[in-house]
Amino acid sequence: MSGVEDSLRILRSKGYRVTQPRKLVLKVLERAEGPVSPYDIQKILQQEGERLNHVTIYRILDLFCLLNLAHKVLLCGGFVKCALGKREGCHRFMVCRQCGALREFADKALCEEESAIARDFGFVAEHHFSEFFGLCSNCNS
Amino acid sequence: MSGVEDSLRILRSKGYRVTQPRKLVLKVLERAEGPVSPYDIQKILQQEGERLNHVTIYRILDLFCLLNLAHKVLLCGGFVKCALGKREGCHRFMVCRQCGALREFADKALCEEESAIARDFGFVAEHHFSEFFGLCSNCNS
DNA sequence: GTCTTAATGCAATAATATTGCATTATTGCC
DNA sequence: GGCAATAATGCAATATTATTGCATTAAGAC
Repeated sequence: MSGVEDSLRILRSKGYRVTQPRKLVLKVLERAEGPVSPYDIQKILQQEGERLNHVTIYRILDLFCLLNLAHKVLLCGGFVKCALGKREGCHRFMVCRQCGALREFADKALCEEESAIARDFGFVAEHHFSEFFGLCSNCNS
Repeated sequence: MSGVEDSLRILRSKGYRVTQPRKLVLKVLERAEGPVSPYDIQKILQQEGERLNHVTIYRILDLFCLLNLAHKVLLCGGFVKCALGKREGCHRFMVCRQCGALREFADKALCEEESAIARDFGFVAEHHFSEFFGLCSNCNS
């Protein structure tokens, strides 16, 4: 299942044009390991010989968020692509305040629990983002 | 229990000076309802007739984070003061992607569960920050 | 009060984000 | 495929946020 293709289909179906810059940004988000900032995206593309104005990238990311094709992860102001088909995305990080180590992890049970809590508030949570801030195993020993 | 006084004591005990700017920033953090950014702090102080250079505020906040007197909440790049005595802080927000509504809430059970997960990784979590991103009750009906 | 030096303020600059408008390129239609 | 309409992009200017080096100030020890 190609997330890029699916995203393009959604764009088209909502009356938005499929443009070269949008395809490029989608490709970067698709391949990125973690959250990438607008300027990260610009640099990555530059290394591949592609040039894209940063304003364009900002606007494309705004649109993707609006359409729920991407979402903003507030850690370092980056963006993460949402896997299509799975509407609920989950991003969890442990951040060490001493050495700055950043580790992403997953926890399905926590995810379900969070969804339940959201529902109790009448809120439909599409993405959970969480961050544990403290000392990693190296720094607390 | 005055958080400000306790914080000043910690500063002193670690060999840092108790200065007017540090006292002012502490007071703002103490009274703030939610996270405040460096420039928020500057504006708040300005309204009270106090002037503080933004560079100074950045440096003070960095120090407070280092000493664990405050911590960075990455939502909107703001800072939140840690209540002293309670080493574990928890900040949870629901953010509506449609209308932008921001609602802070608490959940003790979730907090404990998160601490347990962190421990499993050998990580000592001092603060949990989480964000549910989706549609609020107004926007999903 | 005086001395030491940590802490602050200032000026300059870097990095990130936003806006308006001219230009380009996608899409629908022939 | 070529043409017209206009959505999307690029550019220039500007705003906002963050960082650095150095001169000046003020906190704390005596």
